[in-house]
Amino acid sequence: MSVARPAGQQTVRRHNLGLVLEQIATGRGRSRAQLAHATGLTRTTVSALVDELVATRLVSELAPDRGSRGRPGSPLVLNPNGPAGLGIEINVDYISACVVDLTGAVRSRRTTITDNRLGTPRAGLRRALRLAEQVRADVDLPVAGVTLALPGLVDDDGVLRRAPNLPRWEGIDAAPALSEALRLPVGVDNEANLAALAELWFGDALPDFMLVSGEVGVGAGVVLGGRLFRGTRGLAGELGHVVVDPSGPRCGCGANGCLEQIAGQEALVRKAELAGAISTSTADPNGAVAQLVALASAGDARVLQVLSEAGTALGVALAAAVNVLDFPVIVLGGLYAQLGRWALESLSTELDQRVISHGWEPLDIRISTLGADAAVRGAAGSVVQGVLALPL
Amino acid sequence: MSVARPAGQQTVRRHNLGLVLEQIATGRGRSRAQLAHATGLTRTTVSALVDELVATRLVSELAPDRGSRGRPGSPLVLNPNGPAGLGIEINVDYISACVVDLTGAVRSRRTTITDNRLGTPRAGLRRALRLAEQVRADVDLPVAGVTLALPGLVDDDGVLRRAPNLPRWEGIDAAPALSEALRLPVGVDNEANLAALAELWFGDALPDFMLVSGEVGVGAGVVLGGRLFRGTRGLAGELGHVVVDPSGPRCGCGANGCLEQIAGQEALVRKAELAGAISTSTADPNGAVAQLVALASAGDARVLQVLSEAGTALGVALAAAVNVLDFPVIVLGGLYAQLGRWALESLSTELDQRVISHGWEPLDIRISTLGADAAVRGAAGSVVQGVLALPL
DNA sequence: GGCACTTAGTCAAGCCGCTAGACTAAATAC
DNA sequence: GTATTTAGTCTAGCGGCTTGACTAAGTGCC
Repeated sequence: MSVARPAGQQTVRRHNLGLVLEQIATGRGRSRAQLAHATGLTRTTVSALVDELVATRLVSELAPDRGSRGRPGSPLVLNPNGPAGLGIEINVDYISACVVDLTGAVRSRRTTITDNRLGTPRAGLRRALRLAEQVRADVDLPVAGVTLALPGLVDDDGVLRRAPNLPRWEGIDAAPALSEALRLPVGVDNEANLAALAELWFGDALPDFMLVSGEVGVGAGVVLGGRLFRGTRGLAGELGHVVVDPSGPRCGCGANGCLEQIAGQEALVRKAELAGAISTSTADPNGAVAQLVALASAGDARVLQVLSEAGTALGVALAAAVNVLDFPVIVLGGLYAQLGRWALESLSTELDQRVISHGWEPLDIRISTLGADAAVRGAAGSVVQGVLALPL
Repeated sequence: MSVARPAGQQTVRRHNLGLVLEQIATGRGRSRAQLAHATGLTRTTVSALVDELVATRLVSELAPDRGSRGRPGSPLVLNPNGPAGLGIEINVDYISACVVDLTGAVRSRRTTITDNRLGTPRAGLRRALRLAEQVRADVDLPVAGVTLALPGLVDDDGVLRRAPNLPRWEGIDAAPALSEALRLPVGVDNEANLAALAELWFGDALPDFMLVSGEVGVGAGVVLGGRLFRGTRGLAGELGHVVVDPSGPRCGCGANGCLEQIAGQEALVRKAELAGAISTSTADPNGAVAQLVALASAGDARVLQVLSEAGTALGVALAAAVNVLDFPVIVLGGLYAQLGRWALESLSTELDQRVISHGWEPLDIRISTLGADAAVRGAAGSVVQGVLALPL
């Protein structure tokens, strides 16, 4: 149980401050009077709260909005020059960083291609730090904090506990070094979780969904009620190791028939090779994925077969997730944002068959509209959301 | 998004009232001063809040507690004669009802053996109603409300949407009739959910676990952070239809290889028959389960083999659930409370292999200490908890 | 152009719930 | 019996919200 916390007037103030700020953030350019109506507070109170938000530079007031009857209200918007968030993503074969302002706009973004499997984590972190300093210098904004996205399981303390595709990084606690160098608070989170948040904040803005992020591994981020679902210890969403076929191939995690071994990037490429559709795997993996996209677009039957089988496997794993968690929307991201359209049919066939609520509760499958930078944007966005959630 | 709700002084009052009440409920017999210390409120405030709770008959004050230095405090306890909860459970082959008082004590409990597959839902409800009226008459307590436990998927509106083992009941909205007859508010929920809550309130009081309730079907109730996890539409926890073996036997839900078909009650009995361990299934199913328990206790190799296989299947499904939801404890209930001890070894072997966080986050498997009446007690308890949560 | 009307935002009084600190009550310790 | 200790209450004061009146700044119509 969480420790008992008494409520006082400050609690009320904080709550209402958050309420008003949320309304300003969602509906753009509303006046004090409109905010009062939307929140149920009085105009007097809203005015006082807004004054406070303006004083802390979170909100700015635009010129009055002529055209309607009566005295025009002054539109209130999130201050685009207020505290911003810095996001860093260290992935298997690239590093990116970006700055997102309070309104959610990306103000700067840089990427470096580099194979992080090769160098030491120390070297990788130095590179990431340089990139972060560059994007920070690109903009003239106060940066409130940093979030780092990593491709693996991150525990509550920010330590990367498991990263099958970046094994040298396991056990790394990256936050302290970054925090000291940048002189900012640093958070760390799983790449799929942050991509899911990006989907929530910058994508379709649905409150309940699972984002399936296919990369070399298969991860998932779950958003329920507009909040990231982390589970008891922050390890929720490990879809990649749900069993699809107990007699399937052995996985790095020690078990057999994990989804990742059947529908992960390497499995797809390998199967396409075996089917003779693409050439040997000595080519870089991104090239192989591009080849798959091209061939599928051209209607190559062998590739389509591979993708259809991947859809079936995804369906088995996702059906288990839907039955256990109960969410109404699946968003395909990462690798599957590119390849998912050819797996959709077998995926939804499988889901229809295996999801127990099928028939009276619709299950929607979408393809992510965000590009490959979902995770960095989510990382930077999570800093901004943190500022908005605690408007001290 | 939930609709914007402004906070005012009333909000604070409600919160603190709940805080004090929770402290009174958990630590028995604490004085106002002790409550003030525990909650962080002042003694003045606690006194005012307690006065209100006493006035609404939720709390009563005992005689002062001599023996220590200084003026003795008056212990405050939940009023055993305050508003009580009435629970009803309609299951496949029995109906029970019970009354639980504010302190959580069962004040009356009755069960009728009856096969609800045979009669109409109308007749079943009448029977349940009679039983409810009897337990209500047994006690001299004001009853605040009723919760009905049903063996199937119940949606947010209280309608039983799917009940594979009580097919005639599908689509039934039982609350209105009961509510009118008893002149009380009536809630409806899934039997496994309520059993999980019973485990939380009357069992080991862990804040995070999944209760696996094996009956004819296999259900699960998930408690996270001391609260029932329901998912977006209240359908979370359908463990019985997680796929264990895609090439396994066909299930009533339309898919193949669902857990229920491999480790549910009927599957276990059938397998034991095939192995020649028990006699023909024309005997009543409860008898068959009792036979299994007896044979397993006696060390019958065939039955032990069946149970070991069930443990493996459970392990596959539970590993998926743990990977996706991330909870640290599994409680085996229902059928598995009786038979689980012989499935534990294969179950935990399978979990160790398939749970991705295995190795640094322990996973605890327990056997429920509550009997078969977990669901009714949870149902009655949920009424009581509702009263305690909203002490208006 | 002027007046009525409408809507936005502010000001002053009051209420409610909490806190602080003094005060009363009721026990033990010596 | 007095000192000490702890429980519970009483009174004043403060912060935050509400109410209703007031000022500000537009449009609409003559």
